[in-house]
Amino acid sequence: MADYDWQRIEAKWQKAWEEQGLFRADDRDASREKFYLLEMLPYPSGTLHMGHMRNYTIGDAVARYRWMCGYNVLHPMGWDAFGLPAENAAIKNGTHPRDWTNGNISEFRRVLRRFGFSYDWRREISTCEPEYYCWNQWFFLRMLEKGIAFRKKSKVNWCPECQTVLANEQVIDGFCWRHETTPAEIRELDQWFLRITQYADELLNDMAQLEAGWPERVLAMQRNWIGKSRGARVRFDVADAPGLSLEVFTTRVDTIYGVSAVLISADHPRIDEILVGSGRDASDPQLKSMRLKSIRAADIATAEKEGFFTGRFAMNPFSGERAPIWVANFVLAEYGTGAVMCVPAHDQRDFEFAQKYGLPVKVVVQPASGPALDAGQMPEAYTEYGRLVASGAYSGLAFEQAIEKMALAAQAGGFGKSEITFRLKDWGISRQRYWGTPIPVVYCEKDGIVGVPDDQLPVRLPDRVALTGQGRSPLAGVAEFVNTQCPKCGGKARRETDTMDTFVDSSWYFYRYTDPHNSSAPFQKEIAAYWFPIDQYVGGITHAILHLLYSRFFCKVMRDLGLVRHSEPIARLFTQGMVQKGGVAMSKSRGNVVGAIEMAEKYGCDTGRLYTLFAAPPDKDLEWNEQGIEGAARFLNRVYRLVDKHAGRLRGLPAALEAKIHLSECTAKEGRLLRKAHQTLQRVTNDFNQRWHFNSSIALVMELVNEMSAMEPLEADCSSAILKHLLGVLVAMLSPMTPHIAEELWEMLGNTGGLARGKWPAFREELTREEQVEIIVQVNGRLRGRVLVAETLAEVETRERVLADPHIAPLVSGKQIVKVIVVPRKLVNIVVKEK
RNA sequence: GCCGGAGUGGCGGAAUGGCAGACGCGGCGGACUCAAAAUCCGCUGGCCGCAAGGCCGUGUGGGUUCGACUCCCUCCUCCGGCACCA
Repeated sequence: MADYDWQRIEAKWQKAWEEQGLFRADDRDASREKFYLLEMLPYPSGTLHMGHMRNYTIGDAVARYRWMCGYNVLHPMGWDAFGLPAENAAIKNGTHPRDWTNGNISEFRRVLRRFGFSYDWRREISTCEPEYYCWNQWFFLRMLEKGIAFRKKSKVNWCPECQTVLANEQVIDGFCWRHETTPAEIRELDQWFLRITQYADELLNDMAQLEAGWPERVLAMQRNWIGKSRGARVRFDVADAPGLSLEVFTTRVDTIYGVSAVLISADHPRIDEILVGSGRDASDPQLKSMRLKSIRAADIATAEKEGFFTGRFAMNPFSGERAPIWVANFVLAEYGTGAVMCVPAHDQRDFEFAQKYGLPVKVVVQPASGPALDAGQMPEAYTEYGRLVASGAYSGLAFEQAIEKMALAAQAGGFGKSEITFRLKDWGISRQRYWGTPIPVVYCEKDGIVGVPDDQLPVRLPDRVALTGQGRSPLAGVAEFVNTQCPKCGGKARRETDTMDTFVDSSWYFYRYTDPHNSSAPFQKEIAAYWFPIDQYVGGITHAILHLLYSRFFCKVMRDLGLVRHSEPIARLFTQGMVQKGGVAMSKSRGNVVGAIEMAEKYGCDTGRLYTLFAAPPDKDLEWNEQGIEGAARFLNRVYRLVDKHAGRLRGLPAALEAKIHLSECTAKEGRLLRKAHQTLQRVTNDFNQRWHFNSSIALVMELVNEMSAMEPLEADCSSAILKHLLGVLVAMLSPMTPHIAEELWEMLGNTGGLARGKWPAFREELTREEQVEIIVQVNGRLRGRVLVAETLAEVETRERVLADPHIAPLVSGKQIVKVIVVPRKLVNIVVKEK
């Protein structure tokens, strides 16, 4: 008897699948249903550990299950190949980002192949290749034409020591990642943005389509991120300054008679005009410090309220009162209008500000019930809704009517209107980096900003560039790149030297997989229409907001460009949990990784896959445990031995799965095993289709194996045909999870044609049913016994059998039976009370 | 503060309103062996009991129900996201 030689088996089947092209998706197969299964595009960095592998193992199990069920499956893989780490490595070690990246890609590809994942490798893409990023540029140009791509000034982090722009992740606690004592500064640069806010409402509303297939928490996070808020915009004219006014955004226009001041952000666009005559200007130290702080995110929430009076007053258009204009550090320039009305009685922040600076507190809303508010006695702001008081003509109104009427009055008076605001900001895509997609525009002295014509794409990234980590964009130092001709007038022009955010690459890559080698378009519409939407996307929760939101946005733009007809690219999303060791996520920097290749070499990839799926439900975090792997390895050994022991006798028999079997002709042992096998099959099938509780599926298969082992010698009362069927079902169920050993055992059993495609066995309902079932007997809801009855026994008879049972009868006698609940085939509960 | 998620043996976890702790890990005992490893078998939530059996038990307190780990409400703890968002 040979041992389970996973080394040989895994190599053998990986080679066979590759040679047969078994997992190639067919773009035009109308005879089978399509299934697009996608795992999130990996960033190839360093070595792959088991934390990465969990994502692919889950995806592969589902893909293989669908293959076995006869679907036409698209299961592709590629590389998110642009990005900062490659550039950092270049600065540190002098390697070219392309070499560093391609080296990592080779390693990733090797590991994924070693695990035998069912990818259609013909569709592999790498986003750093011109054949790919060409289409990033093409999309950018379409967006430029539609006004979705535009330029505006924006803040960046700047390290004065490096003389360079820092990405957010290069700023650590406010300091440069390479100079721990140099605080990052804020600079303003002209940058490119994509107008995602144009789709804000649609991005929010279309989530209704996703509710069935996306995790609720991801939708909640996106909703939160988009942050829709209904309110009103109201104009306050600045006193003694004709033509100068401030607009505020408020969700509580009903409190406008309680305004004590108008507060503006230190970064308000009209602050210079407001400060005229105040003795302060833009160089004021207090103003400067407030501006600097505005980007330091961490301690904002706890920061002390701070501000100063500008010397100016604003006219409240409702009450006609003069309100002082203050600059306040808690007013955000980026949200709403950058100015707010300060109503201390009804907003907690305003209350704290008013306390500190002695601004008056005016109560204009009284609670519907309870004691009336007294401005002098309030410990905190009253932020609930109520009935208006001291609000001129609006006094006495409930807040709903007040908000509506006041917005209408503002509109009629020409000083405001109701408005909806979003927290979502436009997407800044400019990066002052080398290793990314060049933004395809040129700057011409005569024609200004000119998009590069489509026939000149791609704008290639030059290979020779000095990466020193200093200066603005590295491309700016490459003369032959920068200097070019204007496509319009042929005159001298300079190329844009910023590159795109890598989230652009990953916002549409899944379309490219449908037609990866197309050189005249990002993809052919008809092919994408066949495969989309993605039936199942699998990835980490870390991408819950940005990647998924940008992808949804891109889809809508593509729809408006006529490339696709759908509005949402991803029908179902699954977010798997992290793999931890020692209670924290596996990561190189923590030094707690279990290398994927090391794992495969020590135990075999099937064992690694099995353990990954068995140790925890896929959506929960998984604690890696070496002894658990040993358990998984032990189980596969047992399965191997079980099949190996009987394979010799069974090899010559006809096909295993379709065997015609009738329980009435079976021995007791055969019946028991057949029932167990088909009950297991039923639940495993259900788990694959709906619940994805692979850990439970595996436990059930283990039970089946235990039961078969316990009945050895199986040949004694089990016909060869039935045994072959049983082992065939067992092996088939394991195939999506541990495909190599399953395929080997399938072959050992004498089956031909392979197991991986079209061989998922249908469970037979009639084989899952028990002849006799154990009925749980409860008295007043407490377990008091069990009774074996025929599966078909009617409710009345069941009830009688139970009441007559020698264990139960004494518990019931002498008492009044109030009620008997009978759940057929499961349980009887007798409700009694003392007479 | 707001929004999500979780809380079950020594551990990972199972149980889609119906036997709480399946399955695995670990532990204990045994078989095989000169011995060990591997493998196989048995036991393994707590308390009471010689036993049959009984009682308690799914973070807390309440509710719905014949029946609650499961549904509803309160509170506690932990994890994640967002956060002077006007």
